[in-house]
Amino acid sequence: MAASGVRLSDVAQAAGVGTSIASRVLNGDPTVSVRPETSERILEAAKTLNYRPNAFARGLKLARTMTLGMIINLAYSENLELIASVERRAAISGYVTVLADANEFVERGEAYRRLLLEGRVDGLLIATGMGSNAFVRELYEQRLPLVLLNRRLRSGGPSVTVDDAQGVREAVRHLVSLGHRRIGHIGGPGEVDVSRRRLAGYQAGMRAASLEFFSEQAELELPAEEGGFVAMERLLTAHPRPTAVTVWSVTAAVGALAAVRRGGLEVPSDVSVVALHESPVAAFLEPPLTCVQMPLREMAEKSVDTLLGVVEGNQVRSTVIRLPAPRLVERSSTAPPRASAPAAPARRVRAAASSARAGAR
Amino acid sequence: MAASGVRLSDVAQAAGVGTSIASRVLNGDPTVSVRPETSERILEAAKTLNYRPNAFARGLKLARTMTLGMIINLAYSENLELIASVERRAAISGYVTVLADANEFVERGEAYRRLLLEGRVDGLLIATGMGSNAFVRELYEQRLPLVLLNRRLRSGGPSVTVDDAQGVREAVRHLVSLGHRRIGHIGGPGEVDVSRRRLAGYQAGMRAASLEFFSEQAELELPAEEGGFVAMERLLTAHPRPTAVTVWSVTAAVGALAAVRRGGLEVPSDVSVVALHESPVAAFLEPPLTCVQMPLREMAEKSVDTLLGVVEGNQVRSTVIRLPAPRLVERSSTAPPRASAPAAPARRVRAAASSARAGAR
DNA sequence: CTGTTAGCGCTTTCAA
DNA sequence: TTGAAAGCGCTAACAG
Repeated sequence: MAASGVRLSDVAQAAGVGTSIASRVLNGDPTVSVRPETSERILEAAKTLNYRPNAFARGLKLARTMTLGMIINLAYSENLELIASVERRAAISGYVTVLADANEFVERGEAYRRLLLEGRVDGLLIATGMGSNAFVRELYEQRLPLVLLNRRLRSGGPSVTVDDAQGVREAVRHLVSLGHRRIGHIGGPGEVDVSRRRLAGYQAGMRAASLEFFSEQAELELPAEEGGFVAMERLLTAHPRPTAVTVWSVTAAVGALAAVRRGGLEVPSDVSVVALHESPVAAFLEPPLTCVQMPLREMAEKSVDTLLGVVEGNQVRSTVIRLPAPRLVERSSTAPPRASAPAAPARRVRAAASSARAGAR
Repeated sequence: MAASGVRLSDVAQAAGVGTSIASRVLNGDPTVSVRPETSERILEAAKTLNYRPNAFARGLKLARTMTLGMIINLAYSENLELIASVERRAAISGYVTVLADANEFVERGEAYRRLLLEGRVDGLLIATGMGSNAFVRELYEQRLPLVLLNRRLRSGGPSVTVDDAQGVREAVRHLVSLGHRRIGHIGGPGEVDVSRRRLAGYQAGMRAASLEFFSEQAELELPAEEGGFVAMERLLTAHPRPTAVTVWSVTAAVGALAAVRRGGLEVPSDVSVVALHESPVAAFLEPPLTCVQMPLREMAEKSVDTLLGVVEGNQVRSTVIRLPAPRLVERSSTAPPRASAPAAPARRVRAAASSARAGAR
């Protein structure tokens, strides 16, 4: 039971004209010259009848749905920022956004079938690291209108990303400038390409300062907080212990901070922590978390523009969003290392770790 | 440039039949009896051609878009849980979900126009407290297929909510059972009906224990963390100070915990804190946060089922989801009050508050 | 058992 | 300056 019920023919009839000019007047067709009075009547009728053209009929005729699809992991609440940015930008261009959870995408590409093959969308934004590159490449080869968001593919179609490596290098640089030498890294799940780029940034930063790496990757299955917790626990067993750690996301850093505390150590006096990305929670954590803010909104908006370019059939290129540049927001989780780094390893508190996990259930 | 390009007629041709039976076979029309061999050929052809019926053409014909709209505030990351639950449940019934930001909805109901009047969706889920009740009632009166999610309207169409009051009462009960008498409440923005229901639950709980109320409402404009921070700061100026506080959401509680710490007090020894809802961060906060888990997923799923009922033209009723019942997840942010409640007011640290705010920028 | 055909609401060519 | 009519891809009478 469709809601509206007022059709173009109703408007035309009310204005005493045919549907043909009604359509052209309402769409502002410049090639048609109607007598202003007629045009007036049509606009008037449309307004009083509260007329809105049926999107599906229009889509059928024009082979344009004015709809974009977005495939993204709906389990990570950080992702809502990307979703919101995409939705808003798409709306400005008159598009609506339909969501598909990344799992569906991975599971035999069902999402892509539901959206693209059924002609529900004009193009697809793939904003998940899940799904094999081979599969994505296959989609590209079918010349489907899609762009990768926050993911890159060596060879393949257009993508829009930020400079993750640069962001982490910024974090490392900050720590080095504070005097840290033993700096660790907690990376995201290794299968995901953003994780790899962030790890690479960490390594580059360390190399630039002639320092040694040590990093731990969070696992994909865990909630990010717990992944950060577990990884930090492992990092603290190193001898000698790192005096500072870069973390791949704020959410993971929440867990990492907890791990330091429950290990009987303090941030920042024993361990400094910097996280990639910025978030409203950062300022309220214990201690307030130093972050590197990345241009995520700009990335999301650019991905929409790029996709619309593809849809128009333009030649588009992959983009790395570099502006605004990654900005270090200094809070209290970073400080110079203690003059005398204690040689004793961190007190491991296994019980605390498992109770945290139990609590998270 | 639509992606697919394979039409029903292609399948029919490949199978050597007309589009008519092809359609009916593919849709499993039971009233038609075709020779199994023919049916076989059609199915076969559809599979090899990778045929998927065009959703827009089908929607046009059937006056069924197989699409649901969801209006929700995309600025609150907690909302992603509702979005994900709705998306998944809709997908099971073969529907896709399109999002609209609550702001658009409020701004002269633009979202509702884009989605419902343009016939893009079969029904609309309104999951925002924004937009006046009068406006929503007006939509109901136009007999539009919509259901309110996490919001109620005194008189009006169907809604699906949880028992917020019961949740907060549970929280109060827990605190009372620990021996607290001076229990405060940090509520959400007062304009939103969930906030009012939670406040009512607090009041009911306090009344049941013959205790006096004192509460502060967060403001709508602030990020929830900061709203919680500011409200807690204000609550701590009361004489005598509350020994425990119930908070309307985990996100707000993050700020509330920070306010207690920066006021030079400790959780739970000076102030116990319980938050409504459960979240992966709760276990990793300092201290780990006691929560009341609410059946949000069940609520979201039920709202989809209800909306589909409306779309089918069924008589549907408003529902309050009570199962699973609100569950208190006890962590370390709650404890019995100190035997000798200190008479001295909390040390106010104004500077800390403003620095937190500055940091959040 | 299977094919022909009308029509969903719209845009657009073509003719008047 | 305007209208008639075809057709987007599909479903469902209705005929055969």
